[in-house]
Amino acid sequence: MSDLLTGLNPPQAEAVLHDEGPLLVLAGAGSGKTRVLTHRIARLIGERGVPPWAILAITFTNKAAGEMRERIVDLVGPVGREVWASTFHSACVRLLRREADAAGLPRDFTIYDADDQARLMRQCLVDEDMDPKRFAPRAVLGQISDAKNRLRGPEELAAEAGSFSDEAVVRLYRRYQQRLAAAGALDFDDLLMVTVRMLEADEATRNRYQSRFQHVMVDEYQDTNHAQYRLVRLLGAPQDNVMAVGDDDQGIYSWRGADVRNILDFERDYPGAHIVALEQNYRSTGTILRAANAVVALNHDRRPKKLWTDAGDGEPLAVAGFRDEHEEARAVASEIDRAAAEGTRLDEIAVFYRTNAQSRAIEDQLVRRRIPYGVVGGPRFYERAEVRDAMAYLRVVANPGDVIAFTRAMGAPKRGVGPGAVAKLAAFAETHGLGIAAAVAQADMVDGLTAAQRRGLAPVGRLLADLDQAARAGLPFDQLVRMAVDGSGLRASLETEGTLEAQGRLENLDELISVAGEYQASSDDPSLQGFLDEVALQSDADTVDQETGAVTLMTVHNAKGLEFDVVMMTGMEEGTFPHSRSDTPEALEEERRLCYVGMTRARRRLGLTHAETRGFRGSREYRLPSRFLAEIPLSDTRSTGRSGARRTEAVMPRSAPGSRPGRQVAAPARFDQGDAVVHATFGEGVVTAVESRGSLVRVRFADDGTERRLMAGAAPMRKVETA
DNA sequence: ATTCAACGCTTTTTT
DNA sequence: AGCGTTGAAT
Repeated sequence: MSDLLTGLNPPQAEAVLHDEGPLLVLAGAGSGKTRVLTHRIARLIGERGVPPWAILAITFTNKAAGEMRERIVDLVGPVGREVWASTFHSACVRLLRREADAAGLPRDFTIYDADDQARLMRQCLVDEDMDPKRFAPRAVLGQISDAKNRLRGPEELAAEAGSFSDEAVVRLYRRYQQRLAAAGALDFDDLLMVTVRMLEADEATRNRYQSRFQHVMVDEYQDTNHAQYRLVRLLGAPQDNVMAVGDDDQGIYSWRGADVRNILDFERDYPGAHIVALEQNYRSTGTILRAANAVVALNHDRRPKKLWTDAGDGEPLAVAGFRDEHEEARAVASEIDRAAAEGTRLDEIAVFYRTNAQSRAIEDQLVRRRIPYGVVGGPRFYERAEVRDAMAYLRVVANPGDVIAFTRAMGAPKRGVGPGAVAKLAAFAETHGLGIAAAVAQADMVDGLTAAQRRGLAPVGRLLADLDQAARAGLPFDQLVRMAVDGSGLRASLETEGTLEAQGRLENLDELISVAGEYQASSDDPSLQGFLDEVALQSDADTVDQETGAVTLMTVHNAKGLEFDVVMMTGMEEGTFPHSRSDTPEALEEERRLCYVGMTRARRRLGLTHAETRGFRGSREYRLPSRFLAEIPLSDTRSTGRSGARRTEAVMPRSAPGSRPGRQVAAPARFDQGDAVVHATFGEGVVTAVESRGSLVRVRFADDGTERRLMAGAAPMRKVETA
């Protein structure tokens, strides 16, 4: 009991001791919020008699949920397992599977991920006879996602629609929902929206869950979107025992609908809310903290706060500039060797970058130096084509209506059955009231198929039937996956290929079989549906394993919630970080928060690197040091290599809060199409195009005939003749 | 009708 | 650089 409070500072204890009513915990980076969360839950269970299953604790990743559950079990014993600790999405799936009837869903509904969504949307564009050039599937899906995050269905969106293209999106939205429903599928955003709608519409179900969940707790509250906010309100009512934990300085997901206002307006939404601020940092050195604070303090849309530590200053931040990303990567590798030689474990070292593509140069060097590393993100295991191909067979078995999975399965391996043949099968299924999988078994009856296609389809029909039977008979999942891999001919076709790449794919398929076996062994209640759900809701962050003995590479976004002794932030350049697409004041503030998140992951040592040129989409671009480097107090840094903070300041004036990115600062020389130019490295050339309002120019060089994109303001290039 | 080869464009971040 | 779409070959 009192041991639940040992070692806690006064505000932490205050939060842990809070019993009933809304509670907002403003938890600065490294201030021990997870401890507060778990200890409070333990206290509610152990001392206040709250049943564990009456507590809903929402975390940002499945992994965080699992860790929280473990810590609660450590504190209160095995009953702690009964706490509903999960992500928003997992909690919604759990609810929806249980209440499928109330939600108006088929019990075996499928979850569509980004790839499935894009394929489905492409079909919708065809339906609506629209040009995928003009309406990029991803862009349309983005708008639909925004709408869903705001709980707007097609009709509500129609009411908001103004322009012609808005109306097009509404039509596509409507069609998209129809196709989803026909496939018995929900996309990620539906999981939230449908849950909210069900709870709002069905009083009995709502009452049941409201009385069940006596306490609702949400971590990373600054990153909740409107649908999530509604869900918390609904489940928290009427007692409003809602605990929100978060930090407005760490809101980095506004692009996916997160609204920092949720945390800023908590007191308004929950009158009488008790507020606790955790401002003592237990993680980083004074220098790291001071530097991170200095950067984020330039934002004006934030709650003022004063994070502090009683740890010493530690070492200065290392800021270093390099010629290009390869030299940068070499330095990063050397730095890792140095830290390791000093006794730092490799799994206490992390390298961050803004975009996934940047990992490549670093990986190359680490491989060369034989430094073990792991990459979080990038091409995910479950998103690899061959893995999706194999999974498609299981998905069809779980939900015969899933057209997307069906189309995929038909095309992999190649058996001469493409979209045309699938459409015929679908039409046949439709007119005969069959599932599309059943239609395959009767491919002989389908008009318009070639003899080769009939021959190809017959075994697939048998395979699907066999898989279905095996699944019903309770065959273990690894066997099931093996059946799909072998029976479909996926394995055979890769073996025939015989290339190194095919070899890798085969390994991935074997890996999938063993993952399925692990699921079988570790799940309380294994089911095909459960396996598919887990695969769909798996995130990159869930795969972070900090005890691997390897260096970790990841994007700054993925670093949220983690900490390392040594952190290196690479690519600290204008256009890279802050990213060139973040060109509004709001977006820039988010970049700054992202920078803050990255910096505050470091416990002892923080290095920041930048390169003067960076290979980008095939060509080479010039990069100025990031403004964020100039925002760090000079006295806290030690600069080496080309440039560093000192030079940054010379090039760029300190930016005021909310100022625009530095592209204006450098007053780009004006180039027009047709101008003849001379470049220090590439020689003479002609401007072929001007982009981005004049800050980028394309130049075709006479020496090697190549065309390069250059930053007008930064490239060592002058005009020799006006067009 | 499917598959293969070249062309052109680009998502930054992800549950 | 890689992907997906487009146009030509099977």
